[in-house]
Amino acid sequence: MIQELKSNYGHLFEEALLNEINQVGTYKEVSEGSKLMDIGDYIKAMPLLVSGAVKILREDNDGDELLLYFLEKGDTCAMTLTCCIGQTKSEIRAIAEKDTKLIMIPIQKMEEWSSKYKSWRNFVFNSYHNRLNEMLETIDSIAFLKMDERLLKYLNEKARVSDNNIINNTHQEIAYELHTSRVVISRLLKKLENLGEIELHRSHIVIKNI
Amino acid sequence: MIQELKSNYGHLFEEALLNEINQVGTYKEVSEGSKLMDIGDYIKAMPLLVSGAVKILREDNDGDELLLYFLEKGDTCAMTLTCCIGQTKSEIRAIAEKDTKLIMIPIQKMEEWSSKYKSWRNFVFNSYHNRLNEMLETIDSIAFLKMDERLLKYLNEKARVSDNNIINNTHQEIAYELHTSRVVISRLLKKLENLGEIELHRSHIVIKNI
DNA sequence: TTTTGTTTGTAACCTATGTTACTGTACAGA
DNA sequence: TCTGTACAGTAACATAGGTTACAAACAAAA
Repeated sequence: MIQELKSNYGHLFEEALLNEINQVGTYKEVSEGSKLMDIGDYIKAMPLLVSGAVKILREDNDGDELLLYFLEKGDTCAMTLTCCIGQTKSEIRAIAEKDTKLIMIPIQKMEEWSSKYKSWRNFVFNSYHNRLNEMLETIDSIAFLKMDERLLKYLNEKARVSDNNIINNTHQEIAYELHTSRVVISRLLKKLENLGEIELHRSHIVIKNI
Repeated sequence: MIQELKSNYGHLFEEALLNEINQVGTYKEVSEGSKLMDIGDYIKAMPLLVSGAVKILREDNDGDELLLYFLEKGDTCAMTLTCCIGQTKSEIRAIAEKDTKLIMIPIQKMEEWSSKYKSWRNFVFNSYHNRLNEMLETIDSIAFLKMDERLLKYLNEKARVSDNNIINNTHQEIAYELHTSRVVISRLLKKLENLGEIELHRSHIVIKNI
């Protein structure tokens, strides 16, 4: 583990902290689509992402979903941090967007390291910072953008995260994450195809001009 | 200042920290409607709210606004915290919702106190926690609720913050904060009045059943 | 090959919300 | 008292997006 740890967090954390993480952290590999956490779960550990990507979703009372943002290499889940303090339940759902490697840290260490290591403190603050900004981005999208703009942004985001220009999702899946209906997505995708922005295929979409 | 400080933050901070705050903090009173911070501003100090309320707004490229949430007694601005670390510009606008008293802390103290005082650390973490949750609430509202539900929620929130059941706003002002148009708000307000939920007057609204 | 379920395309329709335009009325200042 | 402006009510219309329904294309299984 120490190898992957160093290459991803070596520039952030001092030697002593890296060693502590190596001792108490547990290495974990999850495959695409597996659920890392659900709404209402109690949190026992916080994840440090080593590779891959995780999507964070919100759900309303009717079970309708909405994609909030992605976690990527070097990220941690600010919602988890938040829950560690208050010992509250998770407000969000986390699902591996692709095969993902992570290191799980027992939450008891949070507080201890916060006083002991300045680098840890900064990391935590930075994570909050990043998450707040991503939430703002999300709010901007749903409040200020029309569905076609949101869709295009979503596709580009997906492409960026998965590191290629092919989106392996059905229209139905996209509709869930944007909290709209399949017909609407099909309609707008077709429009984007006619504009030459994308190519539609069964169960996958190719993004052009990237 | 020490008096107001103790009564609001005495249960959170230890004696030594309270004294430091008292020494380096500057007391400030602002009246309703005054702008505390705008988008693009550089942040030089972080505010601790002693009394009153501050509304936090987001703006899109066309200058259209959206209310994010309110800060109240005992709150601080997580966006400010966020900016302190990155030395970045403000992403939001802050306007006094009513006459407000606050203590301004120079941002240099942030880092120093974070390592020195556990209570300060917890306060900062807690602020992030609260703000993230409020952002989630905001996202829920704009993503999952219809405009009439959002409006009712907004009115109740306003009433709660201003501590009485009269909203002193024009339809136009409400429309700005919910990012819609005056006509839509007038229409929905009239509907709410017919349902017996509110009473409409010129430049103010009375909330019943509270 | 046939069958079955999944995915997509599309039409037709509905509703919430946004837009424009015009009215009357309350209020403030001249 | 008169007048201009801000505020609110409302109608008429435009549009984005949500809904229902159905057919065609495709893929996997039998």
